[in-house]
Amino acid sequence: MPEGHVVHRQAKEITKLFGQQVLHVDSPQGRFSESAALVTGATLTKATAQGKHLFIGFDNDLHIHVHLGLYGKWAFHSQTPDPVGLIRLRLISDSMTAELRGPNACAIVTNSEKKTLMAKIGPDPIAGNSPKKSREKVLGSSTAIGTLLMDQRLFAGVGNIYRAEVLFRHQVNPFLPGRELDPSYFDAMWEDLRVLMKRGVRTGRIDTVRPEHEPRSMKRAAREDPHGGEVYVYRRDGRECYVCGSEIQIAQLQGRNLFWCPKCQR
DNA sequence: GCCATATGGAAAG
DNA sequence: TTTCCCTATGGCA
Repeated sequence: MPEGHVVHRQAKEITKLFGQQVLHVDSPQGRFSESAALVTGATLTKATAQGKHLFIGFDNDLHIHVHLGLYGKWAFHSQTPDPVGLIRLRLISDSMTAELRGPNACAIVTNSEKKTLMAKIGPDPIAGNSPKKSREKVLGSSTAIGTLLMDQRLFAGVGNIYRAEVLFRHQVNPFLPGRELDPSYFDAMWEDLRVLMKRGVRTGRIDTVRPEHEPRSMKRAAREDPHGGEVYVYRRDGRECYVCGSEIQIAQLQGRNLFWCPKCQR
């Protein structure tokens, strides 16, 4: 259940563990068997990420396109365990096995199909893409900034946690229409996402709380809600804001939980 | 065992 | 805006 930082991390991991190796690819669950046959025996060249999309490239010009969605997970083993549960896809080298469960998307694509998919994904702060077009669209939009931040054509890789946290860190109300956002705030939030998400690639966690705001109880709080990291507002509804003490609010926005501090983000 | 929930997104209505 | 898909897990009976 990742945001973009996790997918970038996994791309690096897969390249490191399986790059330049001839792989056995299969599908214990069966749903990817025919596709697996197209790349099994081929050499994995490189895995790359754009936003939350992962592309695993092979030397026969085919790629496995993976999107984890809400439930998807990779697991890595130094042996090949007997399959447990529903494993859509396995990558097996001489020394390593990767297992993929529950992906939203898992399909073989050609070079041109990959290109088409890539064109639909917006600029990714981690990839260092220019936010110029996103900036124009956001600053001209009547849609709430909290909704725009989840739009993968505008902010590829940003998910529900980074959305909530970057809005808090810049004291922006999630319901503010994009066109009412001061342009300097767009720039600051993009830069902040770039820094936070790149840190997330290194650490595998989402940590957004500035040192001066860390309460003594934070380590305990992070343990109680182990989504991986220390955050200001994500899933902290009903609890006290670390900055002002107000009760963190929760609401549904486009079917997703949105968290914010009513006082800090007015 | 059953139910709710989850860092997502496409398709249907 | 709602429904549906994909899977595992934790809380509760």
